[in-house]
Amino acid sequence: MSTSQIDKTYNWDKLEDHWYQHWLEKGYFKGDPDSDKEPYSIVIPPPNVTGMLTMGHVLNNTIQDVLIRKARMEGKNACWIPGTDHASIATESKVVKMLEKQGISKDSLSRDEFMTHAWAWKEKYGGIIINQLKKLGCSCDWDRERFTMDEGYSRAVLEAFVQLYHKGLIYKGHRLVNWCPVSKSAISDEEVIHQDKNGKLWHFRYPITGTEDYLVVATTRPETMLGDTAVAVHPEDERYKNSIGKTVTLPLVGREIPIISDTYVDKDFGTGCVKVTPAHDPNDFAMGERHDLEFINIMNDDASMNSEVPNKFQGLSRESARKTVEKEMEAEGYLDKVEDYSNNIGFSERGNVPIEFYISEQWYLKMDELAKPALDAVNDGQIKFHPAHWTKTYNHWMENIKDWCISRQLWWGHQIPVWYNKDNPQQLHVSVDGPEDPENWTQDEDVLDTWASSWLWPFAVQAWPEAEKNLKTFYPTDALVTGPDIIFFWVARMIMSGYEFLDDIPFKDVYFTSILRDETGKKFSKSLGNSPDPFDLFKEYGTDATRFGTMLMAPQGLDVLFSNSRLEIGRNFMNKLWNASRFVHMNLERGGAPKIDLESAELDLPERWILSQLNQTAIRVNHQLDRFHFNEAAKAIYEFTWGDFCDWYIEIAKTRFYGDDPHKADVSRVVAVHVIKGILTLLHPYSPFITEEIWSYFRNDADSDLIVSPWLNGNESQADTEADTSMGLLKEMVTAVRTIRSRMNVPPGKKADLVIRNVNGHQSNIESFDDIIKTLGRINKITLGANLEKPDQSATAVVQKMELFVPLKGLIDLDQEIARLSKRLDELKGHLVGVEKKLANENFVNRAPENVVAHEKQNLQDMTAEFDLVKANLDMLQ
RNA sequence: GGGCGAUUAGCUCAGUUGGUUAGAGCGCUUGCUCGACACGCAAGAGGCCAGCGGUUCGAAUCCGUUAUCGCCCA
Repeated sequence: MSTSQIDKTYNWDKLEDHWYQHWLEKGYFKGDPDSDKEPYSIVIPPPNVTGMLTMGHVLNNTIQDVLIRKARMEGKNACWIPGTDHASIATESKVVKMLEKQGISKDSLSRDEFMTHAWAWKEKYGGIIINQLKKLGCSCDWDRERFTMDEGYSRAVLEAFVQLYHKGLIYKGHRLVNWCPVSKSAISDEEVIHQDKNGKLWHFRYPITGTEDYLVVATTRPETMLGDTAVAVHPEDERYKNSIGKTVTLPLVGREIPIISDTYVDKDFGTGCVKVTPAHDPNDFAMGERHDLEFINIMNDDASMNSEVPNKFQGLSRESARKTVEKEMEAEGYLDKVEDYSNNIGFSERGNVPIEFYISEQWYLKMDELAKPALDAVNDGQIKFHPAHWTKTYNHWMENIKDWCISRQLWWGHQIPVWYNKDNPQQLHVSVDGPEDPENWTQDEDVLDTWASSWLWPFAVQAWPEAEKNLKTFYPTDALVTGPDIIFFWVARMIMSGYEFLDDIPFKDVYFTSILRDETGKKFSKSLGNSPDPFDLFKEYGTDATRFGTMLMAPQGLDVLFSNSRLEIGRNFMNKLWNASRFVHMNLERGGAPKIDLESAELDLPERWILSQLNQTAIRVNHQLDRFHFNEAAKAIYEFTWGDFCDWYIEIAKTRFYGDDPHKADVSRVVAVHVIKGILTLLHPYSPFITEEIWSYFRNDADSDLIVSPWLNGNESQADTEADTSMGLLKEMVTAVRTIRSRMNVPPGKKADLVIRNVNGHQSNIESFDDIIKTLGRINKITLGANLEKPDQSATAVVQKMELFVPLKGLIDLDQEIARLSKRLDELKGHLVGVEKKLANENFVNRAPENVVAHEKQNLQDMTAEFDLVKANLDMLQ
């Protein structure tokens, strides 16, 4: 126990770094593959290597830190594995931009040259978020930090591809993909963000070949008409029956294209007549296959017009092509009309531009077979989702799963381990290490989707596929903490990969965090600029307070409205804890807390009560953490610390410290220290720095650092209900007296007397704690008795059938007193009506459980008694 | 169009298998330099638990439906 005084205020700036350094030096964060202890492991959802810490990361990683710190204190072999992912598209586009600034275009570089630049970039900026996580206090096992493009990890990624390929689950297909014209790569369905946009609907006239007649087609994308290869109508549409089989001459292009019939066409939409562009629209693609149409790709990979369109359009961007088509069509009399139209447009998540549907050859992973065990694992409870309702979303996606396009036309990533024979490109070589005669082969140019590497994360962070010790000890992991926005991208796929490669679940519990929004309900995003910089918050409130405040406001719902002012709750709480600790510490003797064994000591009611409350708080905290209700566990600690310990016990302890019984004072000191240490223990996972700091003032020689000190479980059998009840009475009496004083405007310095009539069985209880009642209620003298007269000019309160009188000569405000008692009387009347009605109901009395009926009867008795007493006193006044 | 979720005090939210006199923080009102804390102390006001219907002895809690809002998927 430290003898130096605790500082007047908590100086987090210095102490946070100090303690983090200390923990690192002691090696507390390390998981031990050789340990006999029960393992508890978490893998971090790897942040983007180029990313910076956001409030989302604070929320997410604090939760993981809470879990791992608690496990560590429980004596488990705790291991939290950190790392980052390479974020193909995001990183590559950043590198491309940087090179452009230096006047270097990506096209002028070879693949190897580009990769050299990319790695240099990664080395320079890649570590930032890792250091930020340390500032947040994350107790990750940093020796195990992984990057998805590390050598070992890369081998795992390629190994997975090769295994799946040889199993026949990977195939190459010529298909329409979501194409991002900025990154010039295919992207998966999950990377397309749909947004409603106000656009136009253009109506074009397509002349029927050899006649004066024409059909009107409606389109939201005029420029794609250059790639039309048919016009379609519904087979049962009377208006067009005669046209089917004829052809139209495509304006501007001059191509003669068929009029086909297909039930896909909606008769009631537009004119009931649609243009068909099989190479640029998924529905048209399907029609193209059904009717054996021509597939004309009219775009380059940057969405500009290619050589398949007439000269004057070639090279135009899709936007200017649209304008030019509209102008030309109008000039030539083919523009029928233009309407306003709201439609849903897919945007590339990374490139933030509308995606193109684009024909290309890509690698696909068959998902049906992989999905089956993963679906079962969640539905039969082997993996639990928190909140549980996410299982529905998960099921829905898994049951409608589509094949996964895993190739990307990028360089930064894992190059696909497929080689084509130079003499015979049909001949493939697929392996991790490549062919033995590389000079005769060319490797596939594409890289794998980043998720096709991070879906292996829970085991690829170990040396998979070697079956080594770490993998055995720390797989499956215990919990995954992540955002619901990547439930498909990542969570579902990890479960699939776990079964596929290790025949086991990757984690037991998945906790989905809330989505953070600002006070107006907008999602935090970089582009909106509404996301606070966590480091500003750490500075302003302290990291502990930011963590605690964030946890306190993270509910079990979908969203959480965040605002800085709410972190004040956290800061105020840290301040409260600090000062309470300081107060107790300054009241200890020089040698620390007295040596009294709490187990065997005779304890008074307040001591028994606060220890009982601590025990119940520990039970509550554990219960809430077990079910991943982080906010409620935080609240339990907060309420106990502030409401029970500071507001009541410390105030009572003051009467001991300054009283004339040194033994009672010593017992109180020991109890106070014990409770503070309990609070610190329970709070440590949330607010690690301040708790370790305060702990250092109270620890015994036998104590270890708090971070590795034993966790508090609480014990149901230690509940002291008698103390809880008696103390409840004491508190009620004190509050009643305070209310009277406040209502009657009794000056705080002035002491009053208290007369209690009808003491029932509480006499000894009250007598032994009259000093406490006197101090807390600012009472001079207490008089007890069964048949006392109500003193003149006194205010009344009824507490558990006892009548409390506070004589207030000259101070009593009759109107005020009448109003007070009337209000209480009204309340009681309301409740009594309800209870009487219940008990008058025979069905209730006969069918409700006995204890419920008994409880209501007791209620009726108590409330009637109070009602009578309040009424009698009120009558006297009126 | 399909699915998921929300609706409780002025605001932000708790409320776990149906039974408490429905809670917290902030904000508000009143009074406080009372031997740690004004980032504080004490007291107080404020709620038909979105509407309707049902199940039940009993519903904020379960079911159906409507409305409003949000998210995901097509």
